Amino acid sequence: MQDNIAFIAADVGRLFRKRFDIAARQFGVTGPQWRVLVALTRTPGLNQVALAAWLEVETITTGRMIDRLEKAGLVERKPDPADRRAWLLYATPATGMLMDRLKDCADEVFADALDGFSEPEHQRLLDLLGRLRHNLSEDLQLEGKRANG
Amino acid sequence: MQDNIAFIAADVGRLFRKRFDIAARQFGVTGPQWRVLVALTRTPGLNQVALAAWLEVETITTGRMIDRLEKAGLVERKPDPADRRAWLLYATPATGMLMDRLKDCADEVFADALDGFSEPEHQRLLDLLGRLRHNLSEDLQLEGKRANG
DNA sequence: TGCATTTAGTAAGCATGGCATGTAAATTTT
DNA sequence: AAAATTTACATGCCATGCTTACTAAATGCA
Repeated sequence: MQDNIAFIAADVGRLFRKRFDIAARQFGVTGPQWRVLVALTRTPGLNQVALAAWLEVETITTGRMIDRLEKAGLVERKPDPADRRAWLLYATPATGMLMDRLKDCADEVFADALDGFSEPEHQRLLDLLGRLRHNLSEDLQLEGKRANG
Repeated sequence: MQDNIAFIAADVGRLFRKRFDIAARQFGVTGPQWRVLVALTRTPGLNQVALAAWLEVETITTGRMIDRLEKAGLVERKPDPADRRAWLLYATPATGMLMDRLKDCADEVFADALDGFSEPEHQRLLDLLGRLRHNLSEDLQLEGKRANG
């Protein structure tokens, strides 16, 4: 159980999350909040549904994260003039510097993680992980229905 | 950001967790609870600190999971005769059948995930992921202090 | 126009995971 | 033996993420 693919992959994911979280918390945000800010910096004006799709979480999750980020002054909700149900989301100017410094932290984490990897090994890992992800993300509800055809 | 090692690894970890959670919930437990039951089936009589170390979470997390599992009748806390502070943890008989059936689900998930992988590829992935985990788990607090010696 | 459906967002409740802090018991030091 | 430290566990508070259920607005259809 300790040494199978699922365990190691979950572990690596957890360790990455932990690293990013440690880095982000130095600047007063959490790891997931950092991801939100990255998304909104790259694509200003997303609404909560689009943001949730980007992050691959439920809309209620982004809704509450935006609540906190708004309270912290890092994100602004503006009413969508074309749809009175929706909010358009923007990272505030205060976010800019933060993102630059967090980017440096991210680069450090990557360098750390890939210490001792040759570039071909890096590419091989990306390829194998990508295939694993592909296998796992298809037909999530068809448990064991991998028909033989 | 979408196609780097951290993102894909976190994604694969998340997808595995989701798969296991779907499987486990069919039998009335969550994914993490399943892990607890696996640990206690393999190593009966762990205390909460040892269990937390096995799962690599904080002791408070296992403590509260055991609260729920105890209430559900799947785990029993027995006082440690040698240490009045500690509880010895045991999976109840009700757990046995559950584990067998969940084991089958796990095997299905693995087969699904590794669809199309040759055995050498599987081993290569284990090797590369293992190295990644090793790099990430050492000196978690020495951010970027990978001294050159 | 009028009703049904879809969509955006929220609310409540639960589980997992963290941190800070506190308590009681065991161990070590003096 | 007494005091200091460590250890096992718990409580409280918070963030993330889920499901279910709801409101309100937009859209599709008749």
